[in-house]
Amino acid sequence: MDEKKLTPKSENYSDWYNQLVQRAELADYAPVRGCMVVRPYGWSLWENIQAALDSRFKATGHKNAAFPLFIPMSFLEKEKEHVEGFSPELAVVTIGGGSELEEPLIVRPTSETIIGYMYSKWIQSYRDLPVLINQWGNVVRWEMRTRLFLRTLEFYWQEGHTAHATAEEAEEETLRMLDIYTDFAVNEAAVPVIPGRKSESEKFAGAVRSYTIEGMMGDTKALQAGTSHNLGQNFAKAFEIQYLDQNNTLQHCWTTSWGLSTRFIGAIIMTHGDDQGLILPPRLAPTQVVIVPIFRKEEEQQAVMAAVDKVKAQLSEFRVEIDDRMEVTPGFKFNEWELKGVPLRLEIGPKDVAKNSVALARRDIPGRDGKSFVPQDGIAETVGNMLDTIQADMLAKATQFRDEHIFEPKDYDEFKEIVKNDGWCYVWWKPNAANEAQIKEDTKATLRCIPMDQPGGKGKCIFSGEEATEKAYFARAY
RNA sequence: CGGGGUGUAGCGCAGUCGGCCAGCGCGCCGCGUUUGGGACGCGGAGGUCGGCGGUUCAAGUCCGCCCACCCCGACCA
Repeated sequence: MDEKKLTPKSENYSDWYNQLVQRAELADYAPVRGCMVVRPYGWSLWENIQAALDSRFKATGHKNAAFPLFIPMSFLEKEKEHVEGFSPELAVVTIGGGSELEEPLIVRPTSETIIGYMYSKWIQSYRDLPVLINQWGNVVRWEMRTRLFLRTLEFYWQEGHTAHATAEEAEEETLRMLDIYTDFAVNEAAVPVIPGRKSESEKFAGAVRSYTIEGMMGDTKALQAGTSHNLGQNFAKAFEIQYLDQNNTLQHCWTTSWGLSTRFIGAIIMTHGDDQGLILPPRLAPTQVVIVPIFRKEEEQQAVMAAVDKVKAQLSEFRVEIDDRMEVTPGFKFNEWELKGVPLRLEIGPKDVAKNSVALARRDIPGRDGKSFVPQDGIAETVGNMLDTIQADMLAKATQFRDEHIFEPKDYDEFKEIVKNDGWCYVWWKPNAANEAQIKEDTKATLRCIPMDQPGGKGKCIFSGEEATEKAYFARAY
């Protein structure tokens, strides 16, 4: 096996993913099982994700804050479903400063409880509402099986927590944030996601309703890429988050929470990557354009580098890197930047100096087909247009792939076949937790979501045959 | 926690029946020639053979215990 090449996706998707993450220098394994180190290239991608989300949060009135990593154990126990959901995966601190603690502290698996506690202190009146706070941070969940980015013991994310005066407002907020996630995924990451509602058995521990954006990965498995929860009054009652309304009546608040994590990097990798490596959407790519100078002799070098500097100067609005390393050949650089998924490569050599041109190579279209030669004059506009085209084409390609792998089986036997080999099933569904569990046992597929966009009308439930009014997606998932 | 596997240079691996100085490829360092799709030559650096104990004149190699990691299952953003 050629050590220079990645394991092809078709041969072993899991190996392909693991090798890609490490060789593209996104992340590496930490000395603790299940933990990862996010390397500068991976973190830079995360920073661009953060910036895209953060501006959307701010634009809808949210403010950032920071809550502690440690939470008293007793806090978690105040909400019944919440504690049942998270207890098995808690990291617990029992010793501090060399002596046993009076009350164990948990390392936050999520912050509903400690934020709820604070909200109960901060909120007195309807005039204090709504409270719209987001936090960027890390959380710990002691998972059994881990994968880089997709499931690690510690991960980075944002968690928004809001409190409202009415159930309607809370639901509006929950859906507003789901829309923001959808907009971000589609328009920034070129990841076509399906927004929808989680079933009772798949919803967040402690939520009234959970919403999700579901993406299809390159192996057709589903990935939950972001979630938004309407918590009803569950946490408000557990933590006594109360306010006096206009009629001087004490009311419990209605709260929400919503999160998107470094897992999304896994979604980008598995939505767009190919056998050459990563393909990053231009809007999020740490480096949008790499310039590779090509020359043999010293006099060529001078002319080429002068042209490179001139071109680079015109591209100040983009994230551009010049790869002027002397110790590796251009061919090596091409492969390396393709591995790292840089959307656009500019080659400038003696021929380009002579013709006042540059060679453009699109990462999303490998080989000759993606290569073109353009004038150096007006290069900023050319590059800008090309990056927009790449962004749009990546979304179109991923959307097409997804749609080609969604099927509408006519009966449960066909459903089983599709879910095993081909992709997702889009079917009429009459809600029933036992039936859902049975499907999972039969096929390993779970109910990914009941999409917001419903066809209307009614049909026969794929499993029970009963009359159903909604359609749902089922798939194997990460 | 159950099943399977692997620990030898930074990475990937070989090491026969226990035997002298532990080896190969890639990478790394130096010099020179190269450079439009993963360059080549020459020289060099780099090892508690996962750990502890045992058998033996002699252990990377045989035995026992322990540890770590990976893959497959039960839990999950």
